[in-house]
Amino acid sequence: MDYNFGEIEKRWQQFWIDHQTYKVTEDTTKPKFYVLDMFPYPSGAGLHVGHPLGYIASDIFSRFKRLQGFNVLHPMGYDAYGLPAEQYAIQTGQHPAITTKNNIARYREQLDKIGFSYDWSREVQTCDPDYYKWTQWAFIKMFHSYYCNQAQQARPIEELIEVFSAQGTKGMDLACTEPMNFTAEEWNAKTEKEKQEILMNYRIAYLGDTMVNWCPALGTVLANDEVSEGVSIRGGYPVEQKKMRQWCLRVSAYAPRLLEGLDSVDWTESLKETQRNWIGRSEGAVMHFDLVSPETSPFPPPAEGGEETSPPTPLHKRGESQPENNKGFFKPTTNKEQWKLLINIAKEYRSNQTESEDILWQALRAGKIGYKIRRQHIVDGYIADFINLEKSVIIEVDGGIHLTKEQKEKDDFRTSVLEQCGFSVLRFTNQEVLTDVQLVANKIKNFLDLLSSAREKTSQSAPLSRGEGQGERSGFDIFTTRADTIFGVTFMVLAPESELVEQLTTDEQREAVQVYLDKTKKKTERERIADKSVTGIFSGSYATHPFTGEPLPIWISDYVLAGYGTGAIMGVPAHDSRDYAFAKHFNLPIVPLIEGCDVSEESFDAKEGIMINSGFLNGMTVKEAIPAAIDEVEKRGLGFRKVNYRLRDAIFSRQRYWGEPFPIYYKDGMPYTISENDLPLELPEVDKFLPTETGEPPLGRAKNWSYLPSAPSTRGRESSDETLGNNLREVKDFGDDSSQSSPSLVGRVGEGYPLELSTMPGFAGSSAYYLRYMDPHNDEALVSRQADEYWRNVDLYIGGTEHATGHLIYSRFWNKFLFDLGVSCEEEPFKKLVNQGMIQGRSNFVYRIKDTNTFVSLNLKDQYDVTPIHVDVNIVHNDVLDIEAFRNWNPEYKNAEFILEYPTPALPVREGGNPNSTSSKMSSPLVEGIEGRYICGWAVEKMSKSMYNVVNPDDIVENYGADTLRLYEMFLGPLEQSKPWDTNGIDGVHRFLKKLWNLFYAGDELTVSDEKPSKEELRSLHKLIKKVTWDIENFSFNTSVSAFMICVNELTSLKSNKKAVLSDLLVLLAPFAPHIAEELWHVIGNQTTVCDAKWPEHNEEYLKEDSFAYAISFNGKARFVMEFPADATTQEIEKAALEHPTSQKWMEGKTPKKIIIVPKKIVNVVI
RNA sequence: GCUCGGAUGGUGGAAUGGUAGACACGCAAGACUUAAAAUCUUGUGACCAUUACGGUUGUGCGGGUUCAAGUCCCGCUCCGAGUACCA
Repeated sequence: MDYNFGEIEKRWQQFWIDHQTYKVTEDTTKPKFYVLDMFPYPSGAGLHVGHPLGYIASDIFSRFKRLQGFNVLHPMGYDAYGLPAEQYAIQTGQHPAITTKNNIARYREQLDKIGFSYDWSREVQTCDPDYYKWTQWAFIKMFHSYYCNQAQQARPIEELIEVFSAQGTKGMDLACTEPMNFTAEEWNAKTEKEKQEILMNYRIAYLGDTMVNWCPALGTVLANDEVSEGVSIRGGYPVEQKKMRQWCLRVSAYAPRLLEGLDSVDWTESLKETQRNWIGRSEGAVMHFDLVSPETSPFPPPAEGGEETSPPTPLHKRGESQPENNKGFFKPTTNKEQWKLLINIAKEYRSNQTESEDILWQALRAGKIGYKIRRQHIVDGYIADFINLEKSVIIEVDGGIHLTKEQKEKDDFRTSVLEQCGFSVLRFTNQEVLTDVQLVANKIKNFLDLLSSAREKTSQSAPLSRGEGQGERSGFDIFTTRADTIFGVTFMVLAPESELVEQLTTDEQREAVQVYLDKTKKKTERERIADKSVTGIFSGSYATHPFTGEPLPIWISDYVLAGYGTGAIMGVPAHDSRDYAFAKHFNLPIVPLIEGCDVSEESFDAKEGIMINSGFLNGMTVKEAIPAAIDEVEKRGLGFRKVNYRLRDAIFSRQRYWGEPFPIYYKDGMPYTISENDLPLELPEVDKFLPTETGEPPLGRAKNWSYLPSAPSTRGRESSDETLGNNLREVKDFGDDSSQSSPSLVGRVGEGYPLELSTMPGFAGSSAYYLRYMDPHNDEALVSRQADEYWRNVDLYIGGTEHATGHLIYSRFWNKFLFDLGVSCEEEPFKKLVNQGMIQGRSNFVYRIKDTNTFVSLNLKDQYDVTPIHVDVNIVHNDVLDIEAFRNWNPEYKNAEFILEYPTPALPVREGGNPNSTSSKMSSPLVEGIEGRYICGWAVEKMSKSMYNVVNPDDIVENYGADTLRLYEMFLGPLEQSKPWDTNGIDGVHRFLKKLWNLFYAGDELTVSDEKPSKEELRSLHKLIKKVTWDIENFSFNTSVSAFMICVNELTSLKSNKKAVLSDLLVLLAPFAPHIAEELWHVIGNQTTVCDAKWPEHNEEYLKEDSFAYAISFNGKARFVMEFPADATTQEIEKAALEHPTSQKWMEGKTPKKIIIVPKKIVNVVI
């Protein structure tokens, strides 16, 4: 009987369906194993031969584990929401649901032909309401959660409301959009709407005004991982930056856990590294820089007249004359000379304090009274003794000379000036301070407290950087990882989008700054990346160097990003290449800080060397100086240590139709979640899949897209026990905090408040699908406790690297959130992850002679002026063109002529010539009886329709069978490696299967015998068992296919037909080629399916060889081979080897210096 | 620029520091055929020699460690992937 793969495969596929061979249930008597493929987006093009690569690998692994006695979960489904179906809908009007359904059917048909062991009863589709109900459910939970940085956990937002009403933000460390500080009283005084607005700052799913990637062509925003090099990944349309109010997920809160979790998973280093870079942890410091200019203080506007021409000279209390016009000079000062003077005086004072000043400073410094106090601070030409900038309070201590009447008048005048500037002035005498400094400190504190409560009531609380009382109204914070370079700061730079730009731009510069801002805004992201030229504009303001007091010009430039750190940096041109380029361009000073470094041509960025020009850091190494500098910064209250993450929150809304609707409605402009009982909120029908005339997303076209919550009852708790099945884990209560919900009553869609018009992005549905497979039909929970605790997490996940920074981050985030909720029992969803390589296309070319319809074969083409043309790889076999098929392929080539080439014995046809090859002397005389051939050129390119290099798995299955396809995909090379698909080699594996078949059949006769296998047969088999077992566990499928070939070749030459051997061989082969294995398994008399056979174990006894062939080498070069019995001693081997006549030849009569004998390896004679 | 991979025959690729090129494809020669296909046998890194033998060389380049290096170490070159003003 011949190997009729078509008939066999069809028959067994039907048998598996009929017998539910691949259906799996939670069986606690067996260990579980969860093997998952990244589910596909069903595109209209169908599967090409590259898609099943990972599926075949995972199928082999699943079947292998099952044979080893595991209960294997191996499901499949579809990531069914997505842009292409919607784009198609816009063009054709066909509903995306229909497109998607058709594509899924096509995918399924293709997948079914390959013989996978999926449990299709567990299939999920992300666009199915029964599925996306749980996507919406998770979103509701995120909306009602906040993230506690201390607990490193998501928690119910109700808890936060309680905390706020009891103690305000005091003592809380919360993940948030903007830092806030308020007291319980302040919280309790707020209206419901204000409270909701504040809570939005903390929710894990929140509405935020963020810079988004806006893609005008697609009419939607995109996530960072959906954009590459300034264009959208889907479609390649330009993307611009725009500020919009969008739903976001607070992924950044999980950054530390996402980073740490990587240490516990078995992924490739490179993938973990990609995620580490994406999360981007960097340790550094936030540092505060005060402004030299008082422009940003809440000062009254400048008085009219005069002051322009007379820059203020410093006033100070030690008896110097005051300027005549000292009322209301509040205008920003850009006069460097003046500032230098002031700063020098301030410095001098600081190092030369009076006793009382010193005592008071000790009592006030470093936030001891809960407020940040500075000393010798310059205020509009005066030097204040102590100042709190946040509350605009100045504290003065009278020196000894203030006792005179004249001095008192001066002091009073000075006080009134300062008060006009918006400051409160507290004055203490030396005596008071010296007698009871604590009393004085308390008085100051009380005064500041009073001011706080008074001010907060009338104005919005000012954002603070961290903790209480450290915030500043004057100046700004920067983030740096190189605190050691603080003495090399020569300028400051703000991101153009920074809010500080508006505040810090002086009137003189306003126009120029505006021009610059407009210019940068117009640039698309792409242009900004492409354009490497240095641009920037001076803001007009100066910051004060926190150590030296030097004024530092504040610039604005787009090389600083608003989204990272604080959106402002300190410029250290000597040690940062970007700052260096900026400084060179604008002629700013460059101060080297490391001994011996040369900064005349480029900056010295390395973190090594000895510090110079750096005050207290001098002499330290950079590694010592970084912490030392931060210590000093903290000691002086100028800043604090901070770990920054690059990972940003995920923008979660899309202005598109084909996605999950948000379970959100709006009341008084504030979002509320719909009741969980009303899920799923189904995607409504629309007349067109385009934005509305008013620019709203397509859902704006839906009729009655509104929601009326059920009547309020007692404060509702969404996840109350009655909604939980009794087999469910008690999900931690992350209930609805709005008063609209009720567990017993059901809300109504179609009336009431407007629903959200955006839909969720592609990664929403794929973030928890692996959990749903565990319990896909449960309508009471995403996954039951039992199912989750049995299957736990994915043991093996196979998919492409392209999801490294998208799906694999979001999914881990989503799972960690569900873990915090108590829904998922494992913190990491994917224990082991293997990335299959890309299958590239291998294109073929024909060479058309210019302006003719004549084509010349590859090796003759250099004699002509030719144009290479892609030709369909399916009409080329082993690079030889099927000329008839080519003429029929395209009407244009119907009458094509060909110049063929003829192989010559002397010079065999070279193929694989890359199109640039110069070998051209291939023309050979026409030889009688030898056919000429048209040889095509080839190149490795992306597999795509336009290159005519797409190979369809259906065709392969048709011509060779699914088992051959499976084996050949594996045989192509290592799974993780990218490689081109070349159908040329497929005959080899097909031949192998035929040889295998012939071990069982001679003609139509079944020749299997029950005889005892020979030693050689057993050795061959057990070698294979050992090899294949190891190879599968190590994902080295290509070498196991080789091992099968070797074994079958050996058994063929041994003319083996022993059932004992062949039976085990079939079990080993079953994961790779399940159809033929199943067929022959039954042929030799088994009743049960081969899937439930037992994986054989190898027996070392059978592997023992009687003898070993030693390579005898001299000075490391192997010269000949000698066979020795396996138990030969080294002495015997040495003696025999040296006596061998060939050895004598190689030793040339010399005596060997040393003889190395490695048992079962080699003999090496050193001469 | 940074990070991570990789580089072995005409091709895909093997090789716990121990005979480089397993296993295949392709090609060549032969067998079987009226013929072709299929199948089978043999050969096949390069170079030199070929009258039996045999020899030289060889894993991107240059060094090093070792009795022994495709494999380990140092320095380069080239290719691929990811990322990109992340302070």
